[in-house]
Amino acid sequence: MPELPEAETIARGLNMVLPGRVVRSVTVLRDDVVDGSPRRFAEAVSGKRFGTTERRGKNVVLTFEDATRVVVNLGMTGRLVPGSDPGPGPGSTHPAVLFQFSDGGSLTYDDVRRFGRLTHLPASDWKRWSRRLGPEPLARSFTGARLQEILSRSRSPVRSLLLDQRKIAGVGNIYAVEACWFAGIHPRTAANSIGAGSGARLHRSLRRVLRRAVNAGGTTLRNYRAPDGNEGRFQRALHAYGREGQPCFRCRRGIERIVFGGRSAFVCPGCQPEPAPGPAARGDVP
DNA sequence: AGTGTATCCTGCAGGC
DNA sequence: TGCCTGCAGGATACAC
Repeated sequence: MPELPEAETIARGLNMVLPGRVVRSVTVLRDDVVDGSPRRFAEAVSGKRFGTTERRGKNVVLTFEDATRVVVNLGMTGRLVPGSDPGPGPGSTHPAVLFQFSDGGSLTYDDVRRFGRLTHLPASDWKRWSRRLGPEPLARSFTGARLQEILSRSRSPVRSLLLDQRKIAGVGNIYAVEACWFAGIHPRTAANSIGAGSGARLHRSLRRVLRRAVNAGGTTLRNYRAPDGNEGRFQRALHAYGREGQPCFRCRRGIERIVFGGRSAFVCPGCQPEPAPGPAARGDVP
């Protein structure tokens, strides 16, 4: 899926075409991508005029002029495709929700695997919804000290912590793995064992990777496309993710693929040494 | 508290 | 060509 940089690219792309346009009707083609009753979803959104589309974490937030919202979590394969005619937009192979505009155009939510979800939010629900997510890693307020504090509160592997949307919003597997490589931290390192120096490197690495990926329009490995149909360019800048067996750009040793927490991670055995085993648990045989 | 597993789905690549 | 397995930018619920 779309992680933060892809959601950001999508939101920016939609802001080129959506503001001011009016939804005439909504057709839910796949009930399971809509949170709650499809009929009520369609009724709630019909007649609304688009304001500015925003992003929160990995979510694209379609905001209407009356401050009601549709939060789009794109899952693994969700796409938002604007079209100049009422039918599903160009390149939409698995349309799931079709928003038709009063000017004849449209916006298609397309999702091959249908892991994505569209949630309608009354204006009064926004704050509560947003509060479930952790801080935005690219916000000015996300300082090294803030990250260090989050790290210190968890013993879980740092990659797992970075993926936890309640702790930090918007980081997915690609950028978590990349940030760990840049920081020289093994993704399995217990978060609370990361010291000030490594923590500061992780903070810089994470923000740098995310910023660069935003500037590159995101990472296209398979399905991801910006609203204009363009692919991202950050896949060419990946240093660890997906590079199993290829030489590390720093030390030339082969990148290894490991699996934990149910997901692949990619590590350089030279630059990202295995964490030392933790202290023996109570009751362990010495 | 943290972790492994299964679940929701489809498509694609690779092995035989 | 077909059939199988494993894998995928995510999130959640469950049992240990």
